Amino acid sequence: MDLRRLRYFVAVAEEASFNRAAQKLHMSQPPLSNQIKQLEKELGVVLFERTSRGVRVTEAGELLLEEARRILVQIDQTTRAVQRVGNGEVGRLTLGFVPSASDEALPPILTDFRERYPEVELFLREMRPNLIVQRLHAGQIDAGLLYLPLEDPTIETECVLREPLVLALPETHPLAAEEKVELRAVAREPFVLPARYAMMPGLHGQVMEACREAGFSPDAVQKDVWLMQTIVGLVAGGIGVALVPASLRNLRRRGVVYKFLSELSPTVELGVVWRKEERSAVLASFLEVAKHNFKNT
Amino acid sequence: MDLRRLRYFVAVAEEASFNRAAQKLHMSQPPLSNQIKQLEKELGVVLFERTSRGVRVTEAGELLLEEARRILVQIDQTTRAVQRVGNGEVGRLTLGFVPSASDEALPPILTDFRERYPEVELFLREMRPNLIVQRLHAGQIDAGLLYLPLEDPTIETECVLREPLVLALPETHPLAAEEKVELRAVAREPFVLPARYAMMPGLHGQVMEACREAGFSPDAVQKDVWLMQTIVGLVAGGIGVALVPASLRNLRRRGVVYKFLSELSPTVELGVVWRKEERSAVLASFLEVAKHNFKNT
DNA sequence: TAAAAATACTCCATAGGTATTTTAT
DNA sequence: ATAAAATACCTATGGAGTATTTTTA
Repeated sequence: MDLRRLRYFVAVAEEASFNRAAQKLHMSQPPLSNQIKQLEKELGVVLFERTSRGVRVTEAGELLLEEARRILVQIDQTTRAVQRVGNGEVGRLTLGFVPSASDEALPPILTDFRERYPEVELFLREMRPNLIVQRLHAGQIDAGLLYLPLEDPTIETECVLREPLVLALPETHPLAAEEKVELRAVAREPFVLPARYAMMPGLHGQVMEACREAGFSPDAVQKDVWLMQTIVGLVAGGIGVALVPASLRNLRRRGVVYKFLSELSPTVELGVVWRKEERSAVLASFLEVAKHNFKNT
Repeated sequence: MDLRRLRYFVAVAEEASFNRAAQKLHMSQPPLSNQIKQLEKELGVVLFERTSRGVRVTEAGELLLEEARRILVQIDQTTRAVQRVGNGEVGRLTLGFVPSASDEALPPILTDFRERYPEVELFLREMRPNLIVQRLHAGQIDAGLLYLPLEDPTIETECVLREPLVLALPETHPLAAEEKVELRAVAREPFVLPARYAMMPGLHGQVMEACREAGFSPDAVQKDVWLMQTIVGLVAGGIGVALVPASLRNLRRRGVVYKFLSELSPTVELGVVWRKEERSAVLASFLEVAKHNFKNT
């Protein structure tokens, strides 16, 4: 049984004429007659009564017409549905992200994605970076947003936001009035440091590296803090100073001022991460949108 | 979209391997790969993840697999159903018949038909011959059983039972003891005659013809009787004699004896009748069975 | 390196075209 | 006589085969 023949059959049945059906099908009449004849031969059933002024379906043809229509519609719908799934236009995607991602990186990505793929169900879950990696491996989330780099051979990463580190100072600090600050100026100050290792290796590493290049090693009054809000809160309380991503300024926390460094600013990168071997079309759609929203500030 | 490709796709998905699927499909691997590739191209969707030890369906492939199975099953069922309708194995058939048909002609036909076409719904309606013709024209019955001939260009007929006429005598009749009777012997007796014209032209005609050949014209004590039972009843009541189809002997009506004629017996024909242009497969099935049960007694 | 899929080519079956005949009103 | 379907024949697309290469675990 051939779909082409089924379509031809429906056309002939609907037009009640080989000639008209052939026109409608943009072909000539003889091959159409042939195809119908072969369909009848294959089924072992006469589908049309041929008269001198057209054609009429038999009882068996009546049944086939009904079923063929149903089948053709179903094939049409299936085609569309498969295409939409294949193009990542429908489905679901679960995304894990560190809280800071929602300051700057995530909003435009989500706006864009929801507009372009309105039929994808998005599940958003705020979580710690190490949990993102763990859940990614477990297949419980499809992608994550955290500070790069992430060294894992089974995980692929792509930067979506590169931003400079700025110095967070208590507003009571002597340097609070300056336009820019040289990092060396706070070499003796107590530092609030972000978590390292599996937690936020990227951020921690960049902070340490920046201090090292400025010629000192920071004196940690508090370390392994993983929430940026907490770091800023501690700075506001006068506990110490900190180097934080520039987007943190969006917090507008009272008691804290942010200063660009006068030297070349160290930068940190926030990126999307996903399983290397994952081939889901929805993920591909999301990654495309995410990459398209790369921002370098 | 091509059913062949759909079948190929299902095979590859189920075997999770082009090689094994090709074996199962009794073809070689390269054209199978080709067909799948073309299917993917046509849909614009990747259906398989190719690995070095086989193949795995993608999300879109998963959906297509489900739907393709459903579609293929539906096509299979449709094919069978259409074939059964086309072969007259399912459907309904309404049959009109004169009461005498149930004596001899109808029973074997019905037995046979019900055995060979158990899924055809049979509707049986006893009716007068003229009503059979009328209902046939009106499309209210599909076939009829009545005494031939029937002159009607739009109606086709086929004899299913040819039987001799026998002489019905009251058992008190002087000739009741004879083995056979010469028709001329009852030339002076009162006759009970069957209806003529549209009613039963065949039977009436044969009776008149037989008498004419025997050299007399029957004296009708009662005419236009259309039920054979009634004729026999009148004979039993001593009203007169009658020529009736031999199968009437099955009635075993008391008070009546049946005598074969010593001359060459006139015969009557009971036949199936149907609309000439009717092409229904169920009717064809019925006619085939009816013709196969032709009996010449 | 071994197993599986992809590529390159060749061949032929068949869908579709044109010209014509048949059929039924 | 006309209109529609059937038949005959031809061409060419594309499905399937064989041989071979590429890929990845």
